[in-house]
Amino acid sequence: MPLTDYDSAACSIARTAQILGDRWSVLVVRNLFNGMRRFDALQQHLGIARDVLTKRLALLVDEGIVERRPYQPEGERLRHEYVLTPAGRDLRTVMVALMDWGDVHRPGQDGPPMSLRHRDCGAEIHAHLTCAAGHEIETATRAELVPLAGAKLAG
Amino acid sequence: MPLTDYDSAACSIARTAQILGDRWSVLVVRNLFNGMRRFDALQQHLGIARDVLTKRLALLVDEGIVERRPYQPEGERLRHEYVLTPAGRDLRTVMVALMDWGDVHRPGQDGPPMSLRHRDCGAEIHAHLTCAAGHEIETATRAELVPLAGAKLAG
DNA sequence: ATGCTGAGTCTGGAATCCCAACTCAGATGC
DNA sequence: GCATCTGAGTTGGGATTCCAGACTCAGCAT
Repeated sequence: MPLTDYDSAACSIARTAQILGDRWSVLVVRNLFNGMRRFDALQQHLGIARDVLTKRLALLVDEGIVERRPYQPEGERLRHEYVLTPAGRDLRTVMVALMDWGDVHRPGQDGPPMSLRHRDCGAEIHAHLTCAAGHEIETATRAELVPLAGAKLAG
Repeated sequence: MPLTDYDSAACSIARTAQILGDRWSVLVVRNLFNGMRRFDALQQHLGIARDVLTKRLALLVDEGIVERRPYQPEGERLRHEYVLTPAGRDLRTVMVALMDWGDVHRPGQDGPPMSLRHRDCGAEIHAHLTCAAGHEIETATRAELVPLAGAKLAG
C-alpha cells in the first residue's frame, strides 16, 4: 500500500505544524527560549501586531507549550509573564534544526548571526539525525517510512 | 549586551520560518519527501485549495527548495512534477524534529502513526542535538547563544 | 467532433492580519 | 484626592490571504 493512501492529518508532522505553522509562532517560541518573557518585549522585538500576539500566546498556552505565570516585580502590581513548559522546551531540537538550515542555506552577508554553545564545554550545538543503531543519517542516506498502529487510511 | 538588543530578522530561525512558516509549506515538503510529485496528488491528499498550492509551490521553487521538472509519461503529453532540490532534502532534519515532537506530545489515540527507519539497518531514525565535542544535549542541558559577525543590532 | 484529464486560473465570500486608537488597573506624583 | 504613567491587552476598520467551486486550456482517446 502506498504511503499516499494514509490520512495526511494522522501524521505527527501535520499535528505539530498545525500549532507552529504560522508566520509568528516559531519566532515567539524562539524569543521565549532566549529568555524574553513579557508581552510588550515580545511585541516590540518581533514587530508583531498586538492582537495577533495575544492570540498566538493564548494558543501556545492552550497547547501546553507556554505557561502564563503571574509574578510581581518589586513595588509594581501583579503582572503575567510567559515561559516555556517542558513540552515547549522540547521544541529546542526543532528550533536548532531550523537555525542550522538557515545558517547553511540563508546565511546572510556576514555569515550566521548566532552560534548556540554547550554551556559546559563551549562547543557548538547542532541538530542531526541518527538511527537507533548509532549510524549517522546524512542528507543522501536512504530512509523509509513505515506505518504503525496509529496510521489511518485516508478517506 | 542582552540578546534582545539584536535584530530579530537577522536570525536564521526567522529566515527559515519566513519560508516554511505557514499552514501548508511544511506539509507540502513532507509529501515531497514521501515521493509525491504531482500537483493534483498534493492537492487532494492535503485538501489544500488549488490556488494556494500553486502559490506555495511557486514560493518553494523561488526559494530553491523545490524544482519544477518537465517529464512525459508514456503516451501522455508533457507534464511537470515537483521534486526537492538538495537544499530541500536538507530539511529532513527539521521534518524529523517536528515528527519526533509530535510523536511525544501529540501521539493520537493509537500511538505514533509512522516510524522512519534507516534503510540499511532498519533502526528508527530520530533527531537530536549534540555539541561539536560529542556531548548529547538533552532538554534540560544548558546552552547559550553567542552573537557572531552576522548579528545586527536592532533599530 | 466530443470527451477526458492534469494543471492550473478566476471569482466571490470568509477568515486573518495589520495598524492605530482605546480601555483598564494599579503605582506614582503633586 | 486627582491626574498621569505603564504594561497588557481589546476593539474597529481596511488590506491580505484563504477557501470552494467553476472555468480554462492542451493534448490524448474514441
